[in-house]
Parts: sequence; C-alpha cells; structure tokens
Amino acid sequence: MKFLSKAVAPFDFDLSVRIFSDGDKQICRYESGRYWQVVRVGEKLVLIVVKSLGTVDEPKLSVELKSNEEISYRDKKIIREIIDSIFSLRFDLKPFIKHVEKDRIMSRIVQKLRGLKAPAAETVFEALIDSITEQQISLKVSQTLERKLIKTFGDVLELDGEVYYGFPTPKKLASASVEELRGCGLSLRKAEYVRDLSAMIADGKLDLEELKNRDEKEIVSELCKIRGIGVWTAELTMVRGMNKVDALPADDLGLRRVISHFYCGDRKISAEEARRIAEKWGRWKGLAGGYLIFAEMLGVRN
DNA sequence: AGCCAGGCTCTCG
DNA sequence: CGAGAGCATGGC
Repeated sequence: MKFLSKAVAPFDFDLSVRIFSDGDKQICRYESGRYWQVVRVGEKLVLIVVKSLGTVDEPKLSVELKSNEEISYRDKKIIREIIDSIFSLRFDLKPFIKHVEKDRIMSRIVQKLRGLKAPAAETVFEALIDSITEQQISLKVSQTLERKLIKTFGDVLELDGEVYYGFPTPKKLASASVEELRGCGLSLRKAEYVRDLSAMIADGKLDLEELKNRDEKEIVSELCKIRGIGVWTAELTMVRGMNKVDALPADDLGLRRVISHFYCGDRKISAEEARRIAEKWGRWKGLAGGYLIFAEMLGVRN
C-alpha cells in the first residue's frame, strides 16, 4: 500500500532524517533516500518506507506500507498520524525562524540547516526508555544498549526473508526479569526502573500518551514522581517523544557544551547559565538547542 | 590501566 | 538536609 503525505514548508526530509536514523538495518535506517522502520498499530506490525518526492519549499513524501497482515482503512489513518508525528510534518518552522532573527548566531545556524525539523520517537514510552538508558553513560554505549534491548525484547516482523524489529511493548518489558534486562547491559538500577515503569503502563496505572496534552511544567513534575526519572530524563523525553519544542534539558552535558561552544567561547557553563541563555529562544528553546547539537554534528562553524 | 561518559537513587553524617 | 558512593560498558 502506498500513499502521499504533505508537510508544512520549509521541511528538509533528507537533513531531518539523516540525523536520527540508527544505522541498524533491522531497526531503522536511512539509505539512498529511503527511510524505514517498524511501527505498531494495535497488534499489527507494519514496516513504513518513506522517501521524499518534493523539495524543501514544497515538501511531499511517498509512504509505502508493508505488512504480513491486512491493513485496513483505519490502520492507514492511524499510521498517517504516526508518520506526521515522527517527522513533525505539521509543525511550522516559520515562527521559530522569525523569532530568532535577532540572534545572529542562531539565525545563521537556522539558515544553514533550513528545513530541519526535530524528529520524534513513535511513542512516549520509547522516548522515555531510551532516555533512561542514556542516563550518565556516553551516547556510544547507550546506543549499543538500546539496540540490544530492541533485539532481545522487540517485536519481530519478517518480510521477504528480512527481519525487522519494532520497539518492545510495555507489556513485554514488564514481564522481563531484571537479570534479562541486565543482560542487555543495563545496570541493576536501570533494569528496575525500566521494568517497574513498564509494569505501571501495562497495568494501566500510567498513561504516557495522555501526558502529551498537558502543560510542560506539569509533564516534568508528573514524570519526576516515577522512580528513576529526574528532570533531565523528563525533559529529554518531552523533546524526543512528545513533539515539544519548548523543553530544554539544560542539565545535559552535551547541550551545555554546544551552548558554550557557540555562545560562551567553550568555557564550562552551569545548567542555570544554559537556561538563561536559552530564554531568548522563547517557546522554541528545545528546538534551538537541537539546532546547536545538529550544527556541531554537521560541522557548521560559528 | 584507569577514568569518564547527555543521571539518579540511596545511604550516611 | 547536603555530599558522596555506586552503577554498566565502550572509548580514549
């Protein structure tokens, strides 16, 4: 099954997707213009293959759905919404671009990375589990742990002899033993966080998707009540899993480093200083922080 | 080799 | 309360 999706311009599909594809063919990948990953609709697993047909100013995506099960009209509608959310298709960058006009450093970066939209995880759950995994350890380490977690507990979709993995369900992780989770490289603590959190969701005591609709401060305070989640983890989860561009994980080491790189001449800055600098980015401070990180990754000079 | 890495909880004093 | 240890694993 195939269909077209439009995005609010400007949108640079290639730039946006290049940044977050995992690199593992069985999980998610961007290769020769095609991006693919598994999404879940109810009990069904569907591989989405997305490519760009348009331009930055007239963005158009072609989406192909592959599954071993029948995809109903309703499923298709849900998948459309998931894709909207994953790529932030409906998000309008223009007010942000206008807002940072006076900030010459940010403005330059935004021009260089024109059309970059912050990608999002398929579910808030996925964003949260990834954020917990990444606590304290380097990105390199956390990436291998995340892959192990997905390949150990994730749903398997077999298509044309190829194997793809979807992110594990809360139910699956809730029934995992702490030893199994530790086998993926998680510390004893993190294994407990992941299992207990998953159990809360599986038992219906916590609805992460519903949290999306709340006020940002409320989201942080709600998430922080859960064991294993602090401000850093909560804010990171909002940025990458709830399409919130306002949240800035100012405690983040890497973020402080890039803010300092572009604004303070590479000296060490505190989280408070980072938050103060971020104030001028207004409602878009999370997105602006993302732009700094991507700018550094892509070697944009200040 | 040893220390640090996009944190957080728990335990002491 | 505030400070400090402990955690997992890959990279330098």
